[in-house]
Amino acid sequence: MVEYSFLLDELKRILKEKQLKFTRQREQVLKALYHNEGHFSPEEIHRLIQAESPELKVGIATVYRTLALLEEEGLAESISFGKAGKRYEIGMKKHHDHLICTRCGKIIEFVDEVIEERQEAVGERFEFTITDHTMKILGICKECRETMNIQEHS
Amino acid sequence: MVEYSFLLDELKRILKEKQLKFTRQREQVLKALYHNEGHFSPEEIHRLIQAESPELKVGIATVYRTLALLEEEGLAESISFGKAGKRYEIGMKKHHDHLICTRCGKIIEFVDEVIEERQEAVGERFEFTITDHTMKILGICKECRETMNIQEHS
DNA sequence: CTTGATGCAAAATATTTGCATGCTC
DNA sequence: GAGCATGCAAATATTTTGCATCAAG
Repeated sequence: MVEYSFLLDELKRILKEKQLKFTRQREQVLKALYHNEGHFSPEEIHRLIQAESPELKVGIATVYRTLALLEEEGLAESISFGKAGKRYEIGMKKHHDHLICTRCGKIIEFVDEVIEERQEAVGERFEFTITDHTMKILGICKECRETMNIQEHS
Repeated sequence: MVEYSFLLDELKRILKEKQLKFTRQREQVLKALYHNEGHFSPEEIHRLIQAESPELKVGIATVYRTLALLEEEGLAESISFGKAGKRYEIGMKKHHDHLICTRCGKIIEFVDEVIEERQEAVGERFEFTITDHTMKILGICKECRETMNIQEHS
């Protein structure tokens, strides 16, 4: 996993490059994504920031604006499925894909090298310049499967 | 590609099984998804139905309710990315994944057998009962790449 | 200081829900 | 006929935007 300080420097570098400003709010959004394992909705991130930095006022609009910025610059990534809506996580982790339990919402990250390689091939086949990809496998996780068995005995 | 009549029978079968009713509205949503190549937002589907069957009143709420039903039963699938929001397409096509051009929004469908196989392996590795999966490769399509070159000469 | 960023509230969207009425079965 | 489905409108939820003000560079 990347160091937080690296991401912070990246953010500063990007902002400088685009002549944008480094603000406490932008830093807080990045930090919230980094310091909390998981995949959050904009609203959850908003709440996280308020919990971590009660002294700092952060509007929900700023959270949206910042997430869009971070995603555009690759510092954050979004994933969405079913009713859960759009959720963000820190980008620039080691690349990975997701297993999502449709019952409890649990998200497991994984990487499969063979799949990674094949994607490149697909891009070439369609003369597509790949910038990113995501793969989601939906199903029922081990724990839920067990729970279901118990419940269905009744 | 599956026959429309097969999908229609499937829908009828499922509805009967769940003691739900087969209505013109439900049929229209399925038909709109089937007879229009593409990936539509609920609102677009609503418009398509109104265009195809002006005599039938269909509320947007019904479209949402029906799409949720179809998705739950596997007759429709949804995909979402970036600003485009949630889009639906007919399910039970031959399975495929998506290449999405982030510039023009074009969606290309593809299948790669190796990738398909590896997914099973991943499921087993995490003791996950796979019910579905989606893979999106984002990038710039051939046409956009060419257009960009031209424009950037200026 | 200059210019972009922010909070706030309002606006625009998107989605869901309650309920009287209409249609399947 | 009984009960689910529908349309409609209202209620929610989600995102975006305008603008006066604030703060980074």
